[in-house]
Amino acid sequence: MKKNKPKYKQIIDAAVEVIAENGYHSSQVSKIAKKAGVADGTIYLYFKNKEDILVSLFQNKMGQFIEKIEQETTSRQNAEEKLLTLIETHFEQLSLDHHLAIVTQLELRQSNKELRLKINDVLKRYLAVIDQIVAEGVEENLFRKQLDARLVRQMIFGTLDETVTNWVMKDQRYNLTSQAKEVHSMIVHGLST
Amino acid sequence: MKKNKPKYKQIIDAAVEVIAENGYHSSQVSKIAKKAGVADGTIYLYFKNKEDILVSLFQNKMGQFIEKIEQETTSRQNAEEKLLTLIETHFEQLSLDHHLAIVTQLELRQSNKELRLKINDVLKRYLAVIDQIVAEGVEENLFRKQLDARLVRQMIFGTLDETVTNWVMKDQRYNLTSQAKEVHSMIVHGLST
Amino acid sequence: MKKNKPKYKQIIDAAVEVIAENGYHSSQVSKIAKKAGVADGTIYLYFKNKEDILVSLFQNKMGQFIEKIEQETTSRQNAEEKLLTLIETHFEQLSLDHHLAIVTQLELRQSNKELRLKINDVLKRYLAVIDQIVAEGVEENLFRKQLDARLVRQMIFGTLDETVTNWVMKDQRYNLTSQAKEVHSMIVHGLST
Amino acid sequence: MKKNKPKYKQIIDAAVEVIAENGYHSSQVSKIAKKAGVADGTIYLYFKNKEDILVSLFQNKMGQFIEKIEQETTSRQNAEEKLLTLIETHFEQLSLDHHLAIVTQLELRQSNKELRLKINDVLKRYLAVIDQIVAEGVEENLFRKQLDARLVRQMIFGTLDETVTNWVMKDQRYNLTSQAKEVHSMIVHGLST
DNA sequence: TATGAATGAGTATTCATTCAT
DNA sequence: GATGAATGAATACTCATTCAT
Repeated sequence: MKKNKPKYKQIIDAAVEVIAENGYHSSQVSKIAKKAGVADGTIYLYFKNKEDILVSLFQNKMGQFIEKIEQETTSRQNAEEKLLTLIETHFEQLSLDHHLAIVTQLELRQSNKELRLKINDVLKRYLAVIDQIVAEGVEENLFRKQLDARLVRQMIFGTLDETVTNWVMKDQRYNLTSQAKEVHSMIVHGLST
Repeated sequence: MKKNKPKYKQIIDAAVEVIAENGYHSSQVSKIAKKAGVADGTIYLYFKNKEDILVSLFQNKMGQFIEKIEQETTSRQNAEEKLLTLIETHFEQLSLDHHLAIVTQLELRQSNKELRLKINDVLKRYLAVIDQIVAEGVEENLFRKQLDARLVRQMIFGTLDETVTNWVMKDQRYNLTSQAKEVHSMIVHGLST
Repeated sequence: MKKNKPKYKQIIDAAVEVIAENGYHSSQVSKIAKKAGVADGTIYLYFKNKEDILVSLFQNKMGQFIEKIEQETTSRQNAEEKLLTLIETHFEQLSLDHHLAIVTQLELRQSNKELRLKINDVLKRYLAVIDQIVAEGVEENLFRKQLDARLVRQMIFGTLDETVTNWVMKDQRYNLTSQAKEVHSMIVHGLST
Repeated sequence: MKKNKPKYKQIIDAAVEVIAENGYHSSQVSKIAKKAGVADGTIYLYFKNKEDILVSLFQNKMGQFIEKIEQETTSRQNAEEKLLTLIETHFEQLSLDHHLAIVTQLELRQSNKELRLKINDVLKRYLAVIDQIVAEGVEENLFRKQLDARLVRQMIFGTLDETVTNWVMKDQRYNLTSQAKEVHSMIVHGLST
């Protein structure tokens, strides 16, 4: 399995760095190879083409990202706490990896529609977690019954995403994680019975 | 003033059409020129370069978009109604111009960071309208005092933007405007005292 | 009509020179452009791609080649003289353009099967001239009736082609045209009643 | 002697198959190695480089081809019969090995000039057989004295080669061997006293 | 103003060959 | 002898922009 070989991870990590530092359109394959410490041709032993590096990067990093959120939230008692944990974990993880934050919030969005569709596939797992928490909240009688699942999902994800993007565009100059509580408060109010 | 000459508008309208139909990366200057019925070189009499077409396009279209929202909202009595009007007008306008919706929600986001910063500048006027309504809501004692203006702005804009993007990505197959009321409800709940 | 613009011919002539001097596989588009005195991109205003340069080259040069042979042969009185004229004109023309001889006999044969099929199309006009002369020879009772047209065509073209190729491979060190008479003699004998 | 080890022949046979099936330019060393059932690197224990595979292939297969022709022709009584046998054996052998026919008539000609010069070396043995038969024909007073040996050789080889190439390009759809008699007739006529 | 022919910089990918095991 | 992972050189084509007319 190629994904477990050390060079696979080396190349993905190099890609994150190179893209964060140079921007999507100035990230040539040769630059990524150099940063990864391999020959240009070696890239193609592990990835089908340049786009495959980006998709794999997103799947790999986002996979870990979502897994962490799944882990943290399941241990909580109720929907309200779970939602807070989700927001905090979301913010925390991106705060801890500045390069990744730049890549996911800014650079990867410059990719073409096709790549963005693949990225959306990966995000579905995240949206499922949100749906699950909201459903629990409804059962716990914390949230209103009549909520439209899609709209709720869009509000939560849209708010978090916009918040992180603004923070990245302001060069990550303020503390993102500390905003989790207030974002949580607004969302819970918005959904409450 | 070049902006009032007919070819200026011709070129911008051609750009919207071409980008909506072909996607950002397949929208060459020559294609836009052809659709606009002018020679390639003529483009450069009206715009500094290709990026300038896109920025101008966004300024022009978004200017009208925001103006309309300003007009509609000022005539309303209170913050709650103004917010509903803002959401409805936002959704309505993009529903009425499918090409523009594709361009603003999907294609223009593939531009580089620099262009996106300029786009953000244009959006400031829109965010100012949101801020103003929220401030009124606080004064009217409808919304909580301690709200962080930036976070509120991000929640509102993030939610609307995510909602519209999802609708565009689903090929605009359902009615967007009819979702305004529920989105409004969630946001107002989220901010209420 | 692009084919009549001066740059079209410039590029084709440059291609013949570059290919004759460097060989098919070392004839980069940029080298041809440089020799033609135009920018790389200009090539693509006149030709669809690299292969199109080669096909056009062959069509253009071979077109003239065959036309000349058609002209010279029609003025002759009988099949025997026509055949001699054909052979002489064939040899003469390639003797007069050493670069073209190298390109048609050696370099262009390295192209892929697809290109070679297109080249064969061009040759059909030449083979038709041969067929016509042979048919006349049969009518004049100079040649045997039972001859298989295809085999005759293959003998004549095969002999001429092999003769020219050998002369080119021997670096054109001897006089090709002076061999026309003897080749003619062998062929006429071969077909005679 | 490497040439007698089993892998040597394995690789050459694999090369013929791969080239016949995929064409010269799609016949990568790794594909040949796979078909031969050896590792890529193993190829280089038996051949100096890729070109060496092709030259060896031609030497090996053509060696057998010419040997067979030498055997068959020597047993015949006179030049006329020998020439017929040569033509028949030439056609027969290529008819019996369709892959080899494709490789020698079409694919190997796409190689560069250098390789073709080496291929010509191998052919000298074949041309010597032709020369010998023609000389015998002259002695037997069957053929004219004044014939130029090189031109005769070119006529015979050119005719046979063109005939086989046409048959291969027509996808070997008709019987090649049955054309031997008429080809023979034309050539003998062409050389006769 | 308007034209459109000409420019030329910039880059992903393949594949013959090597060499440590 | 045998392997196969790693190497890295080499090149056609696009398209934003210019400028002579």
